[in-house]
Amino acid sequence: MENIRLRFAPSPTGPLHIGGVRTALYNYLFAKKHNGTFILRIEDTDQNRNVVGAESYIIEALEWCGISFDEGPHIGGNFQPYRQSDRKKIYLQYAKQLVENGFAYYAFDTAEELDEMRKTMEDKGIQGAKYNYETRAMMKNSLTLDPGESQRLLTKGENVTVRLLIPKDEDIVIEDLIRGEVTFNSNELDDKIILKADGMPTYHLANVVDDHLMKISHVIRGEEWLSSTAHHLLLYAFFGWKPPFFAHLPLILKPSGKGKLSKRDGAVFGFPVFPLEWKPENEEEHFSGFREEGFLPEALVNFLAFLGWNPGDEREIFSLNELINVFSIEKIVKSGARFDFDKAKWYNQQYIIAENNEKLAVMIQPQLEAKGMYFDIKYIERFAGLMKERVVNISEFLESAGYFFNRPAEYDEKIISKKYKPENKVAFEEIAQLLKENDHLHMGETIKSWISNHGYKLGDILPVLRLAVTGGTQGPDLFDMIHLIGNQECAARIKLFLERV
RNA sequence: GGCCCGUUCGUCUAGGGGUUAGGACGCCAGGUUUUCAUCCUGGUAGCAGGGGUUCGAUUCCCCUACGGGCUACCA
Repeated sequence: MENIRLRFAPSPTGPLHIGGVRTALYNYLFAKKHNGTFILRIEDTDQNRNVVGAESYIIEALEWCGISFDEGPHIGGNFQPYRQSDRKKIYLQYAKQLVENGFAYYAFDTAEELDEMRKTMEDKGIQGAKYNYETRAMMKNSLTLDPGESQRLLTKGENVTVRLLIPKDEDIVIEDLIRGEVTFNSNELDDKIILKADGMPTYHLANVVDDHLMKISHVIRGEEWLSSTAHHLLLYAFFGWKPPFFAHLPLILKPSGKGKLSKRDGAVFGFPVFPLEWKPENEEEHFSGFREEGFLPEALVNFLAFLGWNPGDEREIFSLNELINVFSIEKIVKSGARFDFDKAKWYNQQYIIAENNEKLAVMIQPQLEAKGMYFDIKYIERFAGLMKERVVNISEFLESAGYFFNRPAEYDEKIISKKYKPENKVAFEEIAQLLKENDHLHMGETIKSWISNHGYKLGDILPVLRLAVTGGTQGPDLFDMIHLIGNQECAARIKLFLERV
């Protein structure tokens, strides 16, 4: 196989959502699997939609996911520049070449004139009329105008666009790596604008020119591009270039199944749709991210990889490197996949359980410090070890077990009335005393035998002890917890409990 | 409306002319646990419908239905 070069080509119109992350991931996996090169290209040809901070967000978000580039605007490379707005001249040159060779033409129609044409056609019973072989003759372009007038408008420079001249009655066959042969008839294609009035190319021109110039071997992109691939193939043919291989990915759908997942769905369905939070200074829009919701990037990546692809066996947990090893385009599913947040949470839980305590502690510590609490990292590590089987995301460590860092502020009333018998008060006082005076690894055994030796039932004492220490009824093994929190502190908590109850 | 793509448990999917249609998430039940969680065991539930082809279709073909995408001087 020749050189494998893949690109991820987002437009910086806002934060990258997880559909984009998955596209980037598949491109990355395929590139790495074949020892290829992975390129970032910024498609910022729409001046009006560019958003400050979006480009760096994209890079940062993918970096967090473990996806890095070999070439791109942020790191350079042999095919610079990697930002399409910096390549304006190149596109102009190729657009001109197309016109000179008769594959494209100048069009001077205004937006109003375009609307008018569509309306006229609609009156004739043709819905959604296109600028094509049927209508181009009635429009203002270098095909219909006499050369002098064309030249005049061109020089005047107002409303000048370049349109592709789509040939008639041609079948265009896309050899899609995922879908097989997909055929479009050229009569269904419109004379797409390839160079806009502002001198910028549209996606179609820029994409084809850059993919060729940057020697891209495989284009893996969302299914929304399948229809326009016919135009792209025509462009390759007009230039006399060999097209890359195409693979069109199924879309990630809303949990409801109605439509593709979009930015707003996070708020609607109650889960993040962005890897990182998006909080631009001058915008009201604020979106939380998977990272802020306590997700591990490895879990997000694993989950995303399996949304529309699977290795064919029954294993579900794969690291990024393992994914690289087993990834193949043939195994990509053809149909759209609904976003399933429950599955995402399950993945995260699996990764948290498997993560070592040291790394977990490093993630938990800043959250503690944000609350003004400073604890020894070793303490946090042991805390993480005790709690990691009981949480599904990083934030839950503190949410569900703050009692490792603070005395309980209140006690679960229900359990008090159900489990606490005032006549047992003496027992708790004695246990507190026992804790005060002893400190060894087998406190659990000591206390348990004390309880039974004094005629109490474990079920009457232990739950209340837990209540005194944590304020609640859930959590790690009672004595593991006491051991970590400390015997003295726990004795104090028992006394406090006895006073308050 | 037109063109294109798709359709296996609620969800993500494996499979593929003859299978008890497999796994995972979720859910339910049981076990373990002082509790919760983890873990283990079991259970629930599926080939959209109709025609063909065939000895036999969930699998191949056609139609319908449904879902999705595109249909901009947005990508």
